[in-house]
Order: sequence, then C-alpha cells, then structure tokens
Amino acid sequence: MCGRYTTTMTWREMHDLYRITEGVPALNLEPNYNVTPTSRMPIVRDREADGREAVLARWGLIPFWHKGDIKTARMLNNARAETVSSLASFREPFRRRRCIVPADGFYEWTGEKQARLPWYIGMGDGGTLSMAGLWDRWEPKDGSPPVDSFAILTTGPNKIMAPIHERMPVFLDPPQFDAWLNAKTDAPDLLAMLRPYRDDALIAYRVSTEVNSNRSAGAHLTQPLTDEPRQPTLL
DNA sequence: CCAGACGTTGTT
DNA sequence: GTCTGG
DNA sequence: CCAGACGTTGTT
DNA sequence: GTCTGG
Repeated sequence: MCGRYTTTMTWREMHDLYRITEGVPALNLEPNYNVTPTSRMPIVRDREADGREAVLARWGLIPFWHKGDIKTARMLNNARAETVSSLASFREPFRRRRCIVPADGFYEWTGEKQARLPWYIGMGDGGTLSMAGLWDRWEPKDGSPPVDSFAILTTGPNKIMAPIHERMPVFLDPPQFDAWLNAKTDAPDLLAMLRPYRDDALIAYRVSTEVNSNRSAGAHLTQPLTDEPRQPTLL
C-alpha cells in the first residue's frame, strides 16, 4: 500500500506548515503527480542539535547496516505500524529517525492483475496530507556519499479506504507534528499516533489508468473519471 | 558458537 | 513466473 | 505501486 | 548492527 503518491507543496508552504528553521536551504520543488519508489522527494525531520529541516531523500528505505551496493538493497517503501518498533530494518529509525512525508494524496489499485484500476485518494477540501515516515542513512562501502532514504508508515483502513484497500498510509495532523518528529518522544506515545485517519476528511475516486505507468506525469492524472461515482463502490 | 536474515504489497 | 527499475 | 525485462558476444 | 535459527 502506498506505492505511489502526489505532492504539489511549495517550499513556502512547507516552510510554514512544518515550521522549518530559518536559514535551512530552500528546496526547488516541482509538483509531482506520480511519485514512484526510488524518487528523491522532500522529507521533514528534526535536526540533531535543534531546529527542523526539509531535505530530499530516496523513497525506499535502505537500513544503515545494509552491506553490498545500492542495487542489492531491499526496497522498503512502507513500514507496518503494527511491527515497526521491533523489526530489524525499522527499529532504530522508529526510535530516533522519524520524519514527515509531505503529500497531496496517493493512488491505490483495485481489480485483477491483468486489469488494475487506479483510484486517487486525497483531502476533500483539497488540502495537503502529512504522512508519517521513517528515514535512515546508509554509507556506501566504496566511499561515495551517504544515502538518506525513507519509508511510509501504514495502518488499517478508515471508512473511506475500506472498500478499496486493507491498508492506508498513516496521516498526521499539525498538533501531532512536534511529538512525532521529536527524538525524545516515548514509543507508547508514538504508537498511539499510528491510527487510520479520521473518516470525514478524505475522498476517493477513480482516475485514468494512465497513472499505471511511472512515466506518466501531469495534473490530469488526479482528475476524476467521468461516468464514475465519487464514492468507492467496489468490493 | 556462526550463518543468515533483516520487508511490504498484491495476486494466484 | 519473477525480478528490477522508476 | 505498475511496467518491463528476462542475455551474451563482439565490434565500433 | 542485531536478532533468529540451527
């Protein structure tokens, strides 16, 4: 779940929403309506000493202990909330390297393998979403620069998602940002945040299969199909 | 003790 | 069928 | 997540 | 790096 998402957030919007520390270098952000794993995308995290930054990182977490080259690394796009505190790949990132992944929405597919049908899920009011994430830093043995990468937390579905899929990303609201990003927050408080999103905010609708290809781009990818209901009716 | 894994998703 | 790449 | 590849040899 | 399996 959540193997494709969208974001149109500008640096200014990101700076204000997440209270990025003044002086952090601005990122040159382009709208992306088809973010795929391995893309370099902005994440928000607390700095070690103090303050908060937004940096580009690779979608697909590479554990710090990974041996071999980047091509042999497992692609960890998602991390299940239910097991994130204990699994080898996520334990340390969950304890000390949490982040927020800015998004507008995400895609999900239904149907059989030969005919997968994409849906878009976003905020009903057109607002942004803040996905709970983990990041890690992997140092290649050949001396090339460190690679920062991230995974998106998943949990069970809310009422909007249930007809479409059995998992959904964890979304955080502004009152939760500080605690989620703060390295000192205790595990029980963190785990309590990893809940399905409230039922009254999201909408889901069918979109064109054009988004199936990772080469497709453009705002029209999130436009609703005509002749299709705005509410999920499958399953 | 050492060797080997370390992950999620979907679909049949 | 299964793995890799984006 | 889906799409696309899935391989070796030799020559430029 | 750390845990699990043998």
